[in-house]
Amino acid sequence: MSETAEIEPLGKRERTKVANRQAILVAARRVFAQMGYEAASVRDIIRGTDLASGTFYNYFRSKEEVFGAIADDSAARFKPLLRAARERATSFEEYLRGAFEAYFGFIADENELEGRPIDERRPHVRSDTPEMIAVYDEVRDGLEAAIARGMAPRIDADYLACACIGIAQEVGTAMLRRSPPDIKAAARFAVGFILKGLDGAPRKG
Amino acid sequence: MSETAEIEPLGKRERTKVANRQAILVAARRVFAQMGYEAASVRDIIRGTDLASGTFYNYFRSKEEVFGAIADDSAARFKPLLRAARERATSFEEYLRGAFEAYFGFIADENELEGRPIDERRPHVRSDTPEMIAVYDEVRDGLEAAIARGMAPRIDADYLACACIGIAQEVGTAMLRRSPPDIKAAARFAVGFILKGLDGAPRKG
Amino acid sequence: MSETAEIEPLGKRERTKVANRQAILVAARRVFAQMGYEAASVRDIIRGTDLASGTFYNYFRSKEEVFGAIADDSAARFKPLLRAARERATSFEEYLRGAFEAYFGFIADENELEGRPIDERRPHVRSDTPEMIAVYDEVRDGLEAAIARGMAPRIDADYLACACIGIAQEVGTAMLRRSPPDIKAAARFAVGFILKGLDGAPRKG
Amino acid sequence: MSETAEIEPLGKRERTKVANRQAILVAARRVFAQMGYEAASVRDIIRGTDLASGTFYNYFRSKEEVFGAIADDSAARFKPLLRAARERATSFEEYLRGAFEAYFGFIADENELEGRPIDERRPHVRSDTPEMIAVYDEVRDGLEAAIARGMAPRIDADYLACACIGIAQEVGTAMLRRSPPDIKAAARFAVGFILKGLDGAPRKG
DNA sequence: CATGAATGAGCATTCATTCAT
DNA sequence: CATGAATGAATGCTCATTCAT
Repeated sequence: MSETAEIEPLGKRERTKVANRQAILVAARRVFAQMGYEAASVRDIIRGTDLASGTFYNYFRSKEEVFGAIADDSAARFKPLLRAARERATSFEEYLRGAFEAYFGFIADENELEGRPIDERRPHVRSDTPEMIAVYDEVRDGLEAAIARGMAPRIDADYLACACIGIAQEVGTAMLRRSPPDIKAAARFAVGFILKGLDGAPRKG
Repeated sequence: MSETAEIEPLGKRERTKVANRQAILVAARRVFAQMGYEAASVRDIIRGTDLASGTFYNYFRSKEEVFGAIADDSAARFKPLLRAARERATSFEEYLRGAFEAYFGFIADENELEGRPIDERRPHVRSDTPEMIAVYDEVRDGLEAAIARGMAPRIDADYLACACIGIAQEVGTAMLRRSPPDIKAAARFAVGFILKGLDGAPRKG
Repeated sequence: MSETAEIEPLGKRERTKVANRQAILVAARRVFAQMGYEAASVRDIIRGTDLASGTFYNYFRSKEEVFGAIADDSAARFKPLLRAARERATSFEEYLRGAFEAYFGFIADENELEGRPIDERRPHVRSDTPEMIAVYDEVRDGLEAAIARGMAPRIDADYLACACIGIAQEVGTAMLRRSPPDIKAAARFAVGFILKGLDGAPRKG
Repeated sequence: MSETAEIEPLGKRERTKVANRQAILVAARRVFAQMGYEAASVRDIIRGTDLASGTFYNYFRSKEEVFGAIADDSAARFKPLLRAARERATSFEEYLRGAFEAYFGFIADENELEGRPIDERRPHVRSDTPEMIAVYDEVRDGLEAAIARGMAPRIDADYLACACIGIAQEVGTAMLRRSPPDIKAAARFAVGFILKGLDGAPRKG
């Protein structure tokens, strides 16, 4: 019908549709963050909105699908940051620092939004966050490119990417536990550690 | 969902309390490994034994509690290995290598026991494995001791422990994906990486 | 459940009220035939048209009402056939034969149109088909008239009508199971059986 | 456990188990009779007992399964009656009369138990009742045996069985509408009609 | 203690129906 | 009138947990 332009103002219907979809996504993001993907139920998600239960299914077919949508959304928002860091960088170190600052900044932002402290009683469970998933390929690509261009030593890129992911994940989580989270410091630690290991990691304090 | 199947029951055993408790723990470990902590239900666990459903509650109050018990058990089995590595070590590097070899060997063993490939379709979820939890304090202690004794540089021990955990977790998982898993090589990578970073990590091949 | 599928929508048509009404009726007839009255949902019906769900309620208040409309429609199409048979007939036997041929021909036609073999797994359920309902009164009337005019013996017309209905229904269904359905033969059987019972029923083959 | 004998009194557990199962069956029979198989929900059935919803699934896996159990039960109770009629009979006519009296008596009994008048508003739906299913084979067998032994003319046994089923069903239903239902009269009508058709059917009144 | 049936809350999902556009 | 999103009741089913035996 209104395929003509994206400029014409949305009718009320279209507006609430977009708003509802967004409301579900926001609620889902929060719920996943708070209870974990597996523990979360579709009902938990809609309970986080003011929509009726059936309405969920007008927008998504299942919990999996919302997760996918969140992942896509996060990826769409995060990947440009990563790419920008890559383009800005004139050295591997700069690239790394840019990537980690982007990632730590990103999760700090999201943490502020979703924020509520997870129920810590239950066994801690980490699902690959959407941005994590989004970032993995980027990281591997970046590393392999760096290795290929001689910017990084020729080591097992798979293990290396895994190690970086692990560091990003765990140090990122640790960073969020501190308040206020110091993004730059965390990135400095990670980069120093990755590049030089213990020997080169910035001294504390 | 809970159509785990192919779990052969464990034989009536002696029916002593300790045997029942053990049966539940073994079944739970397998079930958690196969379906993931969240997806697993108490029913799935008892279905993996030849006990009645009510009996479960004579031993544990909930799924969480079994998980805790497994963690304790793993810790009880794993910590000595770690301590041994610590005592054997004459340098920080040796200590690290011993610790990683112990950990990678441990998860390789457990992987063999529980082994069946988890349903890989759902969003990947990693819970802190019991041994991971068990190991965290040990690692931090070890690191802080090393730092205190001047064996390691004075850097943020919390971030460092987190980074090590992250590396252990991710590289460990990556190692299990390869067959056969090469424990020594994985440990070599991890230790080299931690000590010297990219510069010092062992070259591939 | 309602994964009816393979129902090709009917083309937007002219969008006159009568066309919409007809589209719903046609879709409903097909859906009822394919999934059975109870299993069919209003949604299944509108999915079989290119109308919006709300539009259904501009024409019918409920599934029951469509069913009634179909019955009326079938009756409107079938009754003339019956009446014609009645008028053509010069004897009760001719009347009966005409009626059964009309009925068997009618269901053979409809069967061809809606045709797809219903899901045969579930307990077999027969609802009074619309035409069956339509025909009941006609049959009773016809029989009572025949009796009154001395063309048929004075027996319990209610039971007799029921018996005829039952025969028509069951033999009709059996006929449709054979391919190709032999309308004349089925009618011959029914009429012979009704008139003379076993003794007079036409010999097989 | 107590596989030893059927004589030893059932423990309380066994007794309530049997009682519950029976309660579900009774409720299901009534519900199916009142709302029809398709329209009935598992919840309708358990609502007809004083059991909790989950309890249903300790006894049956689905509505289909209860239906099957009812069918088996009805068959188990009805078939002997049919067989007795067959054995008592010294002629085909006697056989038929015995069979119809058994059937009409059976449905009259059940009707008394389940009795409540079906919601007549909805389109009338007849599922093959369990006894109907049970009876079909018996009837066909009986007819084919009769034909083989020369007791009945050699006509299309399939159509014939269908016709008898149809008559039994419809005349049976009609009989139940009258009060009190006259089993013998209905059977007399059916048998006379089947054997001699209209000519031989007993005159009314 | 072991047992396993009973319980009822909870979940995913579908549905008939309404009503703002 | 047509539309199709919103609604919330209802359904089949599973689950953790209790408790009489």
